[in-house]
Amino acid sequence: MRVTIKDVAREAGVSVSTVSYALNKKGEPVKESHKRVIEAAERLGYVPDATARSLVNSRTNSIGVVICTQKKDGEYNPYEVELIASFSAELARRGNWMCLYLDNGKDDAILEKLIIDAKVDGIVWTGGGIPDKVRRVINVRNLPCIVVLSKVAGDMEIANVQISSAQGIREAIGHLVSLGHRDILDVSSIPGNSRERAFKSSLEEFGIHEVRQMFCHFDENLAYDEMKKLIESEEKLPTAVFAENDNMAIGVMRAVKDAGLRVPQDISVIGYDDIQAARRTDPPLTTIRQDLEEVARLACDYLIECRDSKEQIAPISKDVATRLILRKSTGPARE
Amino acid sequence: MRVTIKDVAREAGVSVSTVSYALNKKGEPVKESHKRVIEAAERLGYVPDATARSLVNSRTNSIGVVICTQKKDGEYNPYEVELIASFSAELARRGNWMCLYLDNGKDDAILEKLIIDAKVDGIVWTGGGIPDKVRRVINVRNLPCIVVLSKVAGDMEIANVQISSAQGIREAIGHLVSLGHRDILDVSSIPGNSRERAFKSSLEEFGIHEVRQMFCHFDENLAYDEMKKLIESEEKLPTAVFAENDNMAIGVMRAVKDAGLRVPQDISVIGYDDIQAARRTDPPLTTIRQDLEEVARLACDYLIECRDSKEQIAPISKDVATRLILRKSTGPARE
DNA sequence: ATGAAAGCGCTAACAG
DNA sequence: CTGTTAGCGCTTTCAT
Repeated sequence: MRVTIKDVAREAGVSVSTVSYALNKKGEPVKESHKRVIEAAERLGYVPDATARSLVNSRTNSIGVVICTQKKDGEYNPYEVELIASFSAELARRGNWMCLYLDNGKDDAILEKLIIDAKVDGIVWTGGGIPDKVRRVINVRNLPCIVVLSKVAGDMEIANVQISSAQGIREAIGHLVSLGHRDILDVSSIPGNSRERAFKSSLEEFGIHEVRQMFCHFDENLAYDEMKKLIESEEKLPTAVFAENDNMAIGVMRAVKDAGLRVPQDISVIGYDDIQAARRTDPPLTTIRQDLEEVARLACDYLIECRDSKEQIAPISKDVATRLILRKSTGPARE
Repeated sequence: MRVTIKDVAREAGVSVSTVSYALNKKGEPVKESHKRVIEAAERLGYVPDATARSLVNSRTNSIGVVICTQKKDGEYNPYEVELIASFSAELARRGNWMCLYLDNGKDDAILEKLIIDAKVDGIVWTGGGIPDKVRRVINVRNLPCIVVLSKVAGDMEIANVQISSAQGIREAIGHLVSLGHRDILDVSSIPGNSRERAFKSSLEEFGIHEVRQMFCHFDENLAYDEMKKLIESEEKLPTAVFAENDNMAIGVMRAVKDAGLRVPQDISVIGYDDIQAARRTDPPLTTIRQDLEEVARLACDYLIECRDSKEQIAPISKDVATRLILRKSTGPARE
């Protein structure tokens, strides 16, 4: 049978409260009795029951992380594993377990049951909207909740941490401009998204008013095809390409190279996301990296403060900066 | 304040035990009082406290998953996210949370604390050895534990699920042989590993006694260099290459193409792992896929049976078959 | 079927 | 510093 605090108390010849006291106050065990307690616990192989502790403390030292995601072409989004790793490390560092659920959006019922059953001190939500039923449980429980990297519109009731793509894109364009580029093509996903808006306003800021764009729906092959078409059209080629994600940047580079042109001597290419493949392209891709460790840190800060503070903590809204990762796919503009 | 079972009892005008009874027995609420209970619970927004339940049931409906991993060149192993997704889905399907910890092997203390604090019904362990301190906690707690995809030697005290690479490799070689290949190069990681052994015994089985090998430490660039060297050496080239992982297969394909040769017309290439990039090579890579969903299913079956059964369940040891994924990088042997 | 009551293992307030 | 005791919220006998 399980060794409980009572067994330790008996073994050490003290009361349970003394055992609890001795084991929790990590102060020097000057007292002879404390030493006895610690020895007894050791001898018996006593391991405190986390559930009982949770019941009395009303905290579980674990945080739920829900990632709404869907395989595309049988693949997960490349940075999701990075996100998972960031949260795992950040939570573990603080002695918390990460309860992870990868939600494919197909079965809200499972998710709802999970959240209801959740013995978690807070929830991190990313990648999609929060279903109403879940939201209700969160409210009833007064469960701290934070949304990170949301693609959906902000929600003032719930804290969130965003990546400020605008700043990173501005930095990227600045990098290109400083290399002499004025004719920069935007390989965009769809019209009107935030990255596209940031691209346009960055150009304005640097005094460039002509905007060239292609829309490729985040699709590598489409970007390849469109870029190939552009090259074959014998239109004047841009000196640089900014792609709104790395996959499209990779497609563009492939098209450029297949046409016998060189990156970056003939055309500079810059991506966004810093996916794994970005390090392996030839030349390695200059790109914009989201600092997911920072996202995890801020989110955990908030959630843990909510848990530990006696007062109600107001929702926060923070931006995390991106970093420009300079590799070899960008260089001076050709003459 | 939190709504408890007492509040519901008061609201419904019954005792707490009746509430518990009515809410847990999902039988038809024929009884008028049961209906009252359910309505009262609904009205008050009652959500049972999972921790209190756990204390009584001594089960938490959550399973710890520890993945020992290390970034290589800043990247995670590509199939780890697949493994995580498989366990997440499998556990959620059964109403369990996955408590995930990505262990970088740098800090056993965190891990030990985590396991001690674990309110989990069982542990899945993968990718590395179990530290003694952790093992001790597992034993004391009598915590069900299963090792999956272990690279280390089996451990009879602990259940495990292995991928039977031998069968998959045999299938791959059979596929090549059926296409007329007799001269097959093994691009191996290091001498003496299980994949290499499987390769050799498969060749024997098909009556091929000559073994050609290169050792490339799972490294794509090394495989590229070695393959290039081989091609330039003007030795007779193999008609097919079996690489012990996809990364090396990709390096080999690159070398072949850079030399002006074609895959698969001049050389067939087959990989192992079915990483994401394998779908995107040109031509798409034929490879061996580990069925991680099956691994997750077996592991969860075992752990949950351990938890739910009153008797002690003996450790199991199971093999999971691999699948040969036929894409376009293999074809008939050249004349 | 229902209610009273005994815990599950632990912490913390209280009194000594 | 130590022991006694009252819960944390729930499930589960055991009577009724």
